Amino acid sequence: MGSPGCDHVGSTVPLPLMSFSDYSHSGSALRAWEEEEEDTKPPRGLISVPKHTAPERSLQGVFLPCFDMLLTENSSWLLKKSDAAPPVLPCKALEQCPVINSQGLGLPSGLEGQVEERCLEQVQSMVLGEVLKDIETACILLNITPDPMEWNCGNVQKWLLWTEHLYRLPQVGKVFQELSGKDLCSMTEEDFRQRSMQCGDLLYAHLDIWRSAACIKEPCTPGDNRLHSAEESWPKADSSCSGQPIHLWQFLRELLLKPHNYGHCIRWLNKEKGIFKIEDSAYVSRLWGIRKNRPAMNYDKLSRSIRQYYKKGIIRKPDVSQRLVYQFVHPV
DNA sequence: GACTAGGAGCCAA
DNA sequence: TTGGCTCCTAGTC
Repeated sequence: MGSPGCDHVGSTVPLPLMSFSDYSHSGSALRAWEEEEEDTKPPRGLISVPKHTAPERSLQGVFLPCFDMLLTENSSWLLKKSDAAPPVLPCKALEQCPVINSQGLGLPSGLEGQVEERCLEQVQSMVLGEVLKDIETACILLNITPDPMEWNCGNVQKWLLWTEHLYRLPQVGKVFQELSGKDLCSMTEEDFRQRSMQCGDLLYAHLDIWRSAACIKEPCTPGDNRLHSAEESWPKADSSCSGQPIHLWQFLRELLLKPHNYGHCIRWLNKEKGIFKIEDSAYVSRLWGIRKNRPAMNYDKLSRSIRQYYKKGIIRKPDVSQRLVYQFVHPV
């Protein structure tokens, strides 16, 4: 956050496309999670909108049509949305949009229209990519598959817990107890509301995003090429989404293989030799704690587990020992 | 204070 | 049995 275009005053409304995205890329989802008690200020990653737009409008009414529009070739959604509510876009997308940044350039109207159209296409593609990346991140953290239809009851509870924290909702896990992903997907919006008056519609909408994303992964109509960029950004299947228990060394390697998302907390010093450095020990251990459902995980414990790998010949300290630096014995 | 190293007990799969 | 969590002490930076 912090870009000039994203300064807003008023109440904070968590808008899913925005919040999910910003959370994962700034690496602040967990920080926001842990800072939950602290804030009187808007949490990082959540865009604030002027007060008058928030209470009257159901959240689902705001972002679901936006997401649906992303799946069509109609790029006018952004303009339509701007009439009714602030556009739900990552700040990054706004900053990079030539049209939005070209105010006052005085382009001829025809050319302006073309540029605008191209810009909107770019924004659509970027937003969609961000949404898919966010889902990928959530999958890694929660160790669930991206397709809600495949979730068991435990997965559903994890997803609910994550969503509660993300949007600061009251605890709703109990009212959705013993429901599988299939059950959840078969429920109507009204069913959601009946179970939770307060946030049923938001949960329904959020689930809808995940379902739509899963649909994108497996395009419904053959030859439909409008979502190529989204498919390209979809992660390859790995242990993070297979439902299999994961080993710590695998988890670390997964983080290392996604420098875009986790480079700020763990990175290669020498990839060929398998030497890596944990830049943010607290953050990495918290990620591991979430992954293993161990809220009390800390670096003390994580490093103890790493040291167990010394004997097994999986990880060791490099020849020149440095703090927070380890080496895979068998580099990738 | 944060990190490193390793012993030991416990638990779940 | 194995992998990992937890608690512990001791030493180093």
